[in-house]
Amino acid sequence: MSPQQVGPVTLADVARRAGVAVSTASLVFSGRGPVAAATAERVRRAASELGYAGPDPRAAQLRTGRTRVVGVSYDGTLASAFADPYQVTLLGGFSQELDRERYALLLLPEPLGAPEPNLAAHSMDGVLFALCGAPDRPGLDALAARGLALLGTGAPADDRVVQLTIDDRGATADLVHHLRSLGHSRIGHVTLPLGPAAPTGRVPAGAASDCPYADTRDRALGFLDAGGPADLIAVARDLTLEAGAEAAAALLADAHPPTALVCQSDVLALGAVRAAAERGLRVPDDLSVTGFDGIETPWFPGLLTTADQRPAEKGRELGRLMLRLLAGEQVASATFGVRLRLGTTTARAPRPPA
Amino acid sequence: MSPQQVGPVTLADVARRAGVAVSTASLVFSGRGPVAAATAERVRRAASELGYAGPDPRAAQLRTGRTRVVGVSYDGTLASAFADPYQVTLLGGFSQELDRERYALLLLPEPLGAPEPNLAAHSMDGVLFALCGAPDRPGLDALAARGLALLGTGAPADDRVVQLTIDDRGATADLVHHLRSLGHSRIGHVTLPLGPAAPTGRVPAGAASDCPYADTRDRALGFLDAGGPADLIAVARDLTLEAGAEAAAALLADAHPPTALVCQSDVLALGAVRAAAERGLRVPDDLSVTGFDGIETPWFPGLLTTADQRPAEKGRELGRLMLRLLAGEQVASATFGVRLRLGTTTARAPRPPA
DNA sequence: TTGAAAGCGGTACCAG
DNA sequence: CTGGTACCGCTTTCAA
Repeated sequence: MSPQQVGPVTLADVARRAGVAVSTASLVFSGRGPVAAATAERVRRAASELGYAGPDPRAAQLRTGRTRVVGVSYDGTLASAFADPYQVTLLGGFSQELDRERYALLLLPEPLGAPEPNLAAHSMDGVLFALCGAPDRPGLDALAARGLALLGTGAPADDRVVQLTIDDRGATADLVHHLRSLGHSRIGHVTLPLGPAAPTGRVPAGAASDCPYADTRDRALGFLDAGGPADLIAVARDLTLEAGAEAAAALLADAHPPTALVCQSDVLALGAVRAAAERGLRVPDDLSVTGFDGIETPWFPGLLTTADQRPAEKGRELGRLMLRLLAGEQVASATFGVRLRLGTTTARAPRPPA
Repeated sequence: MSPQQVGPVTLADVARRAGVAVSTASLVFSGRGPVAAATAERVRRAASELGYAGPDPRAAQLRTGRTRVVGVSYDGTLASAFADPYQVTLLGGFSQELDRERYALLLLPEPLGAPEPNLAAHSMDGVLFALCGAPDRPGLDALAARGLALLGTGAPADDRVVQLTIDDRGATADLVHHLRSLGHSRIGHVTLPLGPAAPTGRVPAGAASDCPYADTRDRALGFLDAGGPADLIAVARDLTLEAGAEAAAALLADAHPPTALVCQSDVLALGAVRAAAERGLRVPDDLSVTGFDGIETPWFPGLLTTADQRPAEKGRELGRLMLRLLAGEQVASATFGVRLRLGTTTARAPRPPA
C-alpha cells in the first residue's frame, strides 16, 4: 500500500514513483524535450495512479514568467460594463483571438473609490484597457514596471499603452453633416457621462468639450465642429437606455425642440427613440436619431443610423495586437476605421408647423 | 549612481538598498508583522527610488497557495454566453459579491472540441460552472484534485460540485397551468438547444425529455407534466432571439396552431413575440407567450410573463456561496427560489374562429 | 523588532 | 535521452 499522501500530489511524487528525475517527469507533461516512449508511459501511469492533477500552474508561472492570462480593466462594475452590447461584443471578439493562443481573460472591474488598485495584485501577461474613460489609472506604473503588455482604446493616456483609437470627432461630425444634408438645423446632442457621478441633464457646450474622457469630449467637439448648436446638449448619467431616454426628453422639452438627436452611443440612441415615442413623435418622420457604435439589436424594428465601430472586428483587432505585444513585437498605436451606417432612423427634416 | 537594474526590481533589491532583510521588507508590503515606522519608511523610499512594482503576485501565489482568482467556466464562446442577458446579469451579481473580497473573475470559455481542457491550466482558488449544459466536463478531476472550490447551477453533475439549482420542472409546469387556467389547451413549447449542434425545428417530445442538459430536459418534462401537448415542441438551435423566432414560426405554421407558447428562456420568448408579429398575430390577444429567466428588457414594450429566476440576486447568492467555500466552510447544495411573474404577454385564449 | 534560512512546485540548463 | 541542480520571488517560521 502506498503511503498516504497529505497535501496535493506534486511532480516530485510522480517522479519518485516512476523512478525518474523530476526534470524528466516535467518534460513528459510539457512535451518540450525528447523522452523515450516507455519512460513517458511510466510517468503517466504513476501520475494517474497517484491522482496527479498536472503541473501546478502557479509554480510554472513563477518559473517561466508567463501566466497565459490577460487582464481586462475597466472602470465601474461588471454589471454596468456588460449592460452595453458594444462592450460585450467587443470583448467577445477579443476573447476569440486570445482563445487561439489559449489565453484566458481576467476581468478587473475597478469600482469607484477602491482604496488600492486591484490591478497590480494579479498575475497577468498583459492588460487591455477596454473601455476606460478616465485618462489616468492608478496602478499603471506598477504594471509597466513589470513589463506587461499594455493596450487601450484611447485611455489611459500614457506612452506605455499602445492604443487602437477611432476618429470620434470626425465620425460624429459626419453624422451631423448627414443630418444637415437632410435639412436638419435644430440638432440635439446626447452625450455619454462626463464623469463618474454626473447627473442626467442639459449642460453648456463647454462642459462636454472639456470632459476628461476623450471619447465623450471628442464626440462633442465633432458635434460642434459640424455646426451642431451649443445650446442643445444633454448628458446621460450612465450608459443605459433609460438615461438616454431621460436626456433626450430634456432636449425634446425645449421651447424650440430639435428635429434630430445625435447620441454618443447606440444604447443612448435607443433611449432617445423611446423618449420620442413617449411624446408621440414618430422616428424618423418627426425626429431623426443617430447613435454610435454599431451594436446588433435583433429586437429593434429598423436599423439605427450610426457610426459603426464594428465592435466584433474591433475586438478581434485588439486581440491580434495584444497577441503581437505578448510575442514581444514592437507594435505601434493605430486608428481603427469607423463607417457611417445609414439606417431607418434618419430622414428629411419635417416641415416646421405653420 | 545606482547600478543599472536589468530585469524587474525584486523585493531583494529593495531590501538590499534599504539595508534590511527581505523578510522585513516583505512585512512592510504585506502589513502583517510589526515593523518600526522608521524602518518601514526606509523600505518604502528604497522601493520608490528603484521603481519597485510591489510584490510579484506569482511568487506570492506559489508561496501562499491563494490566487484571489475565481474561474468562470462555460461551454461555448464568450460571445455566445454574453448574448444572453440572463447570463450577463447573473455574472454581474456574482462579480459584485466577489469584488468585496477582492477576487477577480477569470473567464474560461470552453469551445467545442477543444483538444485539451483549458480549465486546469490556470491558477485559481475556485471555479463557477455558470451555465454549463453538459453534465460532465473534462478537466474536473484535476480541479478537484487540487482542492479548488467548485460551484455550479446544475451542471456538471458531480458530487464534488456544490450546486445551486432551481425547480425547472415545477416552474415550467406552473407556467403551463397558468395558461390552461386562461383557457389555453393548444400550447406549444420552444426549448433550449438539445445539444451542441442541434438544428432549429420541431422534435418529438422524447427528444426533449431525454436531453442530457438538465435544464432543457426538466423544463420539457414540466411542460409535459402539466399536460402540454407532446406534438407541439420545437427546439431553438441556439440561445438567440432569431432562433426563438424560427422555432416559434415552425409551431405557428402547424395546421392546428397553438394559442400559447411556453419558451424555455426569455430571449427565445422575445423571438416568439417577433415571430407572432411577423404573422400578424397580436400578443397577447391572439397568442400568449411565456419566457423563463426574468431578464430586464428596457426596450420591450410590456412585460414578459415568465418564471423569474432573479438573475442578479441568484448571481449574488452564488457569490456568497463561493466566498464561503473559499473560506473553507462546508456548504451544502441548495435550491434557489423561482417566482412566477405575470406580465402582459399572456391573456385568455382567443375564441376559436367560427 | 529584525534577520537567516527553508521552502512553495516547477522549469531549464548542463553534463553525462 | 536522462539526471542533477540552480533558481523563479516571495512568505513564513524561528531565533536572536
